[in-house]
Amino acid sequence: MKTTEVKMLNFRGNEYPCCASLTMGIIGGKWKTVILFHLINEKLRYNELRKSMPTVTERTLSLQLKALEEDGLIKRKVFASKPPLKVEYCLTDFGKTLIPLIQSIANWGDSVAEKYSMENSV
Amino acid sequence: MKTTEVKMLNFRGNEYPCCASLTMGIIGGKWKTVILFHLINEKLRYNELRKSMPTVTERTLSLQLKALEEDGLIKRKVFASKPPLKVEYCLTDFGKTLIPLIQSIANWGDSVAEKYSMENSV
DNA sequence: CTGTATCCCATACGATACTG
DNA sequence: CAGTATCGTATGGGATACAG
Repeated sequence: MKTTEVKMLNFRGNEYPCCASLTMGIIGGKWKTVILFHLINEKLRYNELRKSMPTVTERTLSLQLKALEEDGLIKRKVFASKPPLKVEYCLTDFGKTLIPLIQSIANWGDSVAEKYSMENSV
Repeated sequence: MKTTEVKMLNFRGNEYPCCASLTMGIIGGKWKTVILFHLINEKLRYNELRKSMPTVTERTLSLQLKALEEDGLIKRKVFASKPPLKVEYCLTDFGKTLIPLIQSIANWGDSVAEKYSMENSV
């Protein structure tokens, strides 16, 4: 029964067995990096994000934004108390520490898509 | 019913709405980056990987290794046909293009764990 | 406009036992 | 040693309708 003796890393109540898995626990999933990627250069409203990510559902976008906010990566600002509501999302300082990483992720995906589509066309 | 007109990226039969999501589709999940991380500097046997990742189950490790192999990121080499079997996993050239990214992922997780644990101790 | 509420499903992952 | 087989569960995420 000896629980495996590995020093786990901790972030916000979650345990991770490896520094790589900690990062993935925070930015993993289907949409989080996409949201962060779109927020690198500009703050965006809920609907603007939705248009940038046409295949996401409202519910999922909402949940992921909330998760990112809870982890302190993005900030939600409300600009009016009465409908029509205006809400803007932007990176926090903590979130900004992810910019180089997000950009590397995007670049690698870009290069793979390019190479792969070349191999499979013409 | 107009299907949203966004040029999707393609890799191995999967469609991604964003270069960032393509990357995450390939290295996402709970274990893939951990496996790749451990393979950066050395080829490892199945059991060695298992010891490096004490909380993974045999089944999951096996599935993730197979997925990584199918995506061309790692290579599986068998060194004997009769038990005891010896199998080694290592990065392919394609997989090696991920090294800087994996390292960034690990480093970010590391720094977060450090900062977070300092804030929460002593 | 910015979300929630329900409902549901696919898949990822874990636990355990067993095999070539 | 290096896995499969089987089963069970948790959760991520989609569809749709509705609300402040």
